[in-house]
Amino acid sequence: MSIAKRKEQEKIEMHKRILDSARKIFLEKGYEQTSIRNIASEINYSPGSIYFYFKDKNEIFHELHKEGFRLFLSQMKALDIIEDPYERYKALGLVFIRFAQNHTDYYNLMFLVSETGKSEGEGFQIAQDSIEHLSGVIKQCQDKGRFQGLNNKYLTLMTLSLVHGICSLYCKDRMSGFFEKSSEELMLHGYETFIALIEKS
Amino acid sequence: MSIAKRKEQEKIEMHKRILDSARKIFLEKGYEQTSIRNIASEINYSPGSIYFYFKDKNEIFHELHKEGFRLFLSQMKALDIIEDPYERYKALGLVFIRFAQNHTDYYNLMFLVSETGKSEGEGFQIAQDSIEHLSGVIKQCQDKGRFQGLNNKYLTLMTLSLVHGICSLYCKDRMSGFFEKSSEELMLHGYETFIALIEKS
DNA sequence: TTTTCTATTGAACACTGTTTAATAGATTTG
DNA sequence: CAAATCTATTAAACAGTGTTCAATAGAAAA
Repeated sequence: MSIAKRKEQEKIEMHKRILDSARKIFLEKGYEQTSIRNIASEINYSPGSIYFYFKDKNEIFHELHKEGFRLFLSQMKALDIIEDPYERYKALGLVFIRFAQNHTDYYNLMFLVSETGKSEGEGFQIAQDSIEHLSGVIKQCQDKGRFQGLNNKYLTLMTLSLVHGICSLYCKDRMSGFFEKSSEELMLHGYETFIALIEKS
Repeated sequence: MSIAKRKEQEKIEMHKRILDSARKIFLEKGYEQTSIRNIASEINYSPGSIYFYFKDKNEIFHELHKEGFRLFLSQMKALDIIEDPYERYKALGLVFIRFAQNHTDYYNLMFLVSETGKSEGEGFQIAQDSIEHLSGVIKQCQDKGRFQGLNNKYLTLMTLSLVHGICSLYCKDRMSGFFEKSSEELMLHGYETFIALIEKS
């Protein structure tokens, strides 16, 4: 029994070793520039063996994809201590922006890389959770009288689009050239302009 | 003399033939799934010869990238007939959205594919032109009393972010799963929610 | 006619993701 | 203990990729 357990432990450890190596290279070089051979050689391993632990390159990617969302969701949930839902709503956008700044590579992996696997339920459930969390906060705002006359879903979509748009431009470095200020400042100013707008609603 | 001119004409034609083939495959399959060999075989040509006309794969991509922006800009400029700048502003967002719907592949190529070449002036001048066009329209709105107290640049950035966010979610198919309506409808509803918000400003 | 130039080719190089037969080592079974 | 089985690993192979380059055929210029 304990022999089998040790075996299993070793297997879990190898799984983790591969994932650690993959995370390092994926986040550093992005999806296309990461090769199975690179992941393997980083841990003095043979490329073929990786397929003993993962179905293919995409499965490794998806593991990290989920990892990123777990990290992201935890930062969203950390705002639950804020009592006022509208304050929480505003803070959520900032969490989004800060996440894109501090974990640009994760953000790319999570939102901007197109993998071959489409939006299949399994892997994207956690992404949907994030959206539903945002939707819930907006609902709480509406219950308290905010955003009257605006459809909850569309408002959710709009908020998400705005923040994601800001972060996309940032992550693809499409911001710095067009305005003089630093990209980080611009993100905040763009978001504040949005908040100033929604404030009057 | 006329011999040299004929030669040059043939060279231009070959250049165009390659680009036509590349456009077809790039827009159909995206950047990574398009190979030089595919582009060549489509026109019964040898892969190596492509490098006589283009420096590398990225140069072909950039040619199409610029092509997309020219098409995009022309659709923006078509709105110049609209007298009222605020009406023009609202229509600009719709042009963006419609462009993403009708030319999803161009949109991906132009805004979502990360090429190795960064934001070097040359290729991105035309992208900047689009932003400055938007900024100009917003300025005209402000001159007529709209958007008072809001910084022109930040408002430009925010508008761009919102519309680009909507289009990004659409192009990456991150929309359909989370809400029940069709993605095309959602884009419009999201944008209309934004307009309803800005209307009060 | 010979030389020079121009456009083209196929082969080669160093990569890529993935599959698979062979294998060595440990574990289980007879 | 020996034989059979299972488990994890490997190197080699396959089909694909972007790119380079020596060789070459054909036209133009000398």
